[in-house]
Amino acid sequence: MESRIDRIKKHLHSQSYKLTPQREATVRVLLENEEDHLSAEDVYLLVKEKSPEIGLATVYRTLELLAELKIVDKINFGDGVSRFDLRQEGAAHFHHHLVCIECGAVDEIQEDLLGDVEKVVENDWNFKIKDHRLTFHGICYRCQKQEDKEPTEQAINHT
Amino acid sequence: MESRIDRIKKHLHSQSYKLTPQREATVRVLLENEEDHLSAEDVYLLVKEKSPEIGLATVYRTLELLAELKIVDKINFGDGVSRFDLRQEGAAHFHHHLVCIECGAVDEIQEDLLGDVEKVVENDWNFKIKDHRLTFHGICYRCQKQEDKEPTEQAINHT
DNA sequence: TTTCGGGTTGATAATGATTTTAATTTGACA
DNA sequence: TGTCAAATTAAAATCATTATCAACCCGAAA
Repeated sequence: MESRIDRIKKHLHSQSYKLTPQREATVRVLLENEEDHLSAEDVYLLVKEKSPEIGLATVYRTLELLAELKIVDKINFGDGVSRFDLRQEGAAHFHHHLVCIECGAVDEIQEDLLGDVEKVVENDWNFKIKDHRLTFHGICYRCQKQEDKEPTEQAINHT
Repeated sequence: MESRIDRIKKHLHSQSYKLTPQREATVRVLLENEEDHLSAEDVYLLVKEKSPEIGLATVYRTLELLAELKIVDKINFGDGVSRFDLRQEGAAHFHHHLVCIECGAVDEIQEDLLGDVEKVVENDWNFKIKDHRLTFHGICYRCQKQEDKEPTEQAINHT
């Protein structure tokens, strides 16, 4: 964990940015909530618990900076807010997401499923891919189980 | 073209909505700019050219309605605005996008590239897919040609 | 024909996320 | 120690989007 912070620190330094206490607090929150998909506001509230003097604008600026350096990815699931997601270290590509339309849960797929598809796109469309975003919308395994037990109104209407 | 409007009209009627003149004007703008990815504001300005009395709120409401009925898809490329894209008639899935990080152009891929990937996700993650979003970020063929001729600063630094 | 009611609209106010501003603080370095 | 640029804060500003509400349209019932 510490080493991860250190590497991020070096990454910042290499672009002549500093890891200020505020930035460190923000990064720590991201590390401690790696499986969540926090909005800027979420991050702000969590950072505030440990460093109450931090300002919302600073959190926004830090997240923006981290996104520029590709330390985090800024994602958008269609609710009005941007969410921020740490990249796996050394990951060539951004991971994928499963968004449940029933319960809103967001699961991650770290595996790269797009290797073949990207080859097709690069060849057939002559497009040099730098990154991608892949999100599936559907029903997660938890809600599927739920529906088996106590069918919801929608589930009944589907038949 | 007219028949397309008619089908959309029927689609609306089937859910007991009307194709009011304002809604029709909005749909026409979408049809006439099918390859663009217009924001609500863009649509508003274009509709206003022919129907100056239309209100911004009405355009927003209409786009929202069309999105609900799956006539358009609401997409988000990470700039602050939602964009609206007509679905291909009868398309089971949403088409994909190529966003150029040099010039900002957005191209579409109508072909479904995700058939195999979706099978994997449904089986391995037990996730029932209803829809997807796939966007590639990279350099479009136009900008690649450009770089060959007159290399930009970035292009030089890449070497 | 008149009245009623629901759906629709347009102008405007309100909201909520994000960005900018201006003043202040910090920290490295001369 | 003094200086300067970067970073920070709180507050104001901005921008996209949504909610409000009075007015309107139009078909059905009286």
